[in-house]
Amino acid sequence: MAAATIRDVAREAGVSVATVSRVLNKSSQVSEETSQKVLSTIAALDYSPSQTARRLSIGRTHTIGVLLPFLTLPSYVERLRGVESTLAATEYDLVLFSAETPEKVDSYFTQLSRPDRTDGVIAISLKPNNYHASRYRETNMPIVLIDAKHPDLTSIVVDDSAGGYDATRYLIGLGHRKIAYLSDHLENQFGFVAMRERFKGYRKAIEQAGISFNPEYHQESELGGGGSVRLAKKMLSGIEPPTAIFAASDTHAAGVLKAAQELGIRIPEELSVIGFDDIRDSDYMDITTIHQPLYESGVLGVDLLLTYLLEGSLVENERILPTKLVVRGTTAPPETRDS
Amino acid sequence: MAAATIRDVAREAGVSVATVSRVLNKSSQVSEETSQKVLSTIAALDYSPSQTARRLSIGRTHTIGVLLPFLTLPSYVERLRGVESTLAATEYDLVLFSAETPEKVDSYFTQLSRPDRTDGVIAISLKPNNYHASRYRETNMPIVLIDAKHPDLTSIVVDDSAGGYDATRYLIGLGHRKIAYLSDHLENQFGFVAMRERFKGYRKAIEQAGISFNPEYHQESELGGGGSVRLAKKMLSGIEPPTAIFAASDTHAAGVLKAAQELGIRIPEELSVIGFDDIRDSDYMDITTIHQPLYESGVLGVDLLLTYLLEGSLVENERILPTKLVVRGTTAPPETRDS
DNA sequence: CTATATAATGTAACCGGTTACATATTTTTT
DNA sequence: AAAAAATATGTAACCGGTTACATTATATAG
Repeated sequence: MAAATIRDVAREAGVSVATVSRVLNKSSQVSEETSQKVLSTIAALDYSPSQTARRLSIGRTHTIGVLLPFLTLPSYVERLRGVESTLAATEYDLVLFSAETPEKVDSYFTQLSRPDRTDGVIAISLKPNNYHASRYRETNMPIVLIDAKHPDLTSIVVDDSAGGYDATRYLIGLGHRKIAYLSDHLENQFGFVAMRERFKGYRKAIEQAGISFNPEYHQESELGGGGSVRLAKKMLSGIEPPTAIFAASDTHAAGVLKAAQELGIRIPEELSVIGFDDIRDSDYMDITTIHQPLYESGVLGVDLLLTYLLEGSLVENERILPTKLVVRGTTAPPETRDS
Repeated sequence: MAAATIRDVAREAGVSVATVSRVLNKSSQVSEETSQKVLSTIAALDYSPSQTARRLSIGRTHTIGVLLPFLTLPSYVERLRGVESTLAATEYDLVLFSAETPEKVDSYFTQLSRPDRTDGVIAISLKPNNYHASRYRETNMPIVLIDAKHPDLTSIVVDDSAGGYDATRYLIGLGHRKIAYLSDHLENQFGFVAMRERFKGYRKAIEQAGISFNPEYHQESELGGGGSVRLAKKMLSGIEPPTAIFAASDTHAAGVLKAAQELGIRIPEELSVIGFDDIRDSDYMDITTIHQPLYESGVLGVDLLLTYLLEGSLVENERILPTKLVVRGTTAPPETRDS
């Protein structure tokens, strides 16, 4: 049988559709008696209101679009988890848009700026261009960027440069001088800037310590964990291998550990490794890293968006979340030659 | 300004709303001339049709609900990726429901059986009970289970028992006799059965080889990677440590490798490790494992669902996908005492 | 050249909710 | 006890699309 509609319920309960609707929305005054009658009819007919009709009528979609890169990196997933769990507690549905190519990113950013699909947008690790930003302003579509920023849009970021600086300072503090930086390609078609910022922090720290930058100590591998093993091996087999490697993500750090193991290099005695992100695996892999609040950034993003949706005004423009050094087992002072 | 509606376009273009709608849906015959006129008006007004209104009118939501456990395991994410990328090529939106607790699972299964939210459901690694199954039948809501099965619903699974058997057979073939099995808790509140099935395969293989089951060689840790390190350490520090460990997932296998490293046990010389799943990380971690088509299971799930949506009839009831042994660097014959 | 099929377009009902406004009923005020 | 206020409920328009059916214009057949 076809699903019951509000009119079926009204007829069956002997009231008007308006009354049923009022009961449904627990709005204004409906007598206890009528309310009970309606409720029991609803149960009897196994009626559930059409979300679609409701949305059309209300004028809102009750949907939040979440836009992110292809789910390959643990850090994206962790942010998504924060977004999801926060949204789950609300009446909003989470519609997922994953963009594998820059063209897709562009297309999704444009599509989601229209009010016909979503009430608001969360973009993770993806940077809108100026055209997009102006569209969101024009159409009045609220959007919050996580791990990306644009001067005209609400953004949640961490200070990657400071994080990179801290990581490097820590290695220097342990006594390291030969410190390498291993990352993704700093220039990429998605406009990811985190790893470039971390690199800036790295350079600032070594230069402050009077260490001159050695291009041999900076290598870029393709995105993901695979290439970093190869790269690290190459780096560690050089004439003058580094005594410490700052990997721009924990995934890269894991690749470095793997490379070290294959080469029989002991960690942390012969090589210190520090990562970035503090993804779940880092804990049991015992990787020293720079923690950033991944899950929390998702929670905060949704909070800001919902506040806007509720109050119609954006509270803040840019929120910088703190990073924190987490010391685990992959870092130690360098071995002295004559030990 | 408020967004333009189809009536604005009609008025502006000097045609009826029906004609605009026809142009929009490239349906039936509209003269080339009119079509152009409408199209240019649409562009001029930056009009885009309300999905909500369209859905109400059409009677379908153009939405697929995807229900899965909390996104903590790489294997869930990988399946979701398959689902997402397949759905992205269609007109369907993906609405994500992530269930952290058994109560949530129950609630979502029930909610999604109603036609007011979605046109179809994909459930990943979550088992509906008989009540749910009968609801889906009654409401005629199509659902495809991935990595879970129910006799009355379309299911996509792998033969976990066979996979476990193959993994164990392989270790036996290498000459191992002291083979341990490390997994999550075999009984759990979500009703996950994969690891129990793999255990069955394990037992069958060792018993066939005339090896009696040693309870010391079977340990269960809490879900996720953390506990497996501790467990593996305990196991490897016993009186008569195993020469090979079959870890019920690659994440567990990584934990075992970590434990071995901390104990100074060489892999694969002193200990063979085989995992299950063949997640992305396994490749660069060089873990021997049983491959199962994770991404592909997501693709197939959506394909089956869409076929049903299109043709109204379900083609098959249960599809068993193959597993395959992938030999990498963590397995080798056991060292002979006197070598 | 009329009859008939075909193409192009318009009119209006419909999808299933919400809600402003009107109306009927009950309670409170004076 | 009549007037005013508050409460409970109903009527019908509206949200913005789609589409069956009607109508008009044009092409084809006999």
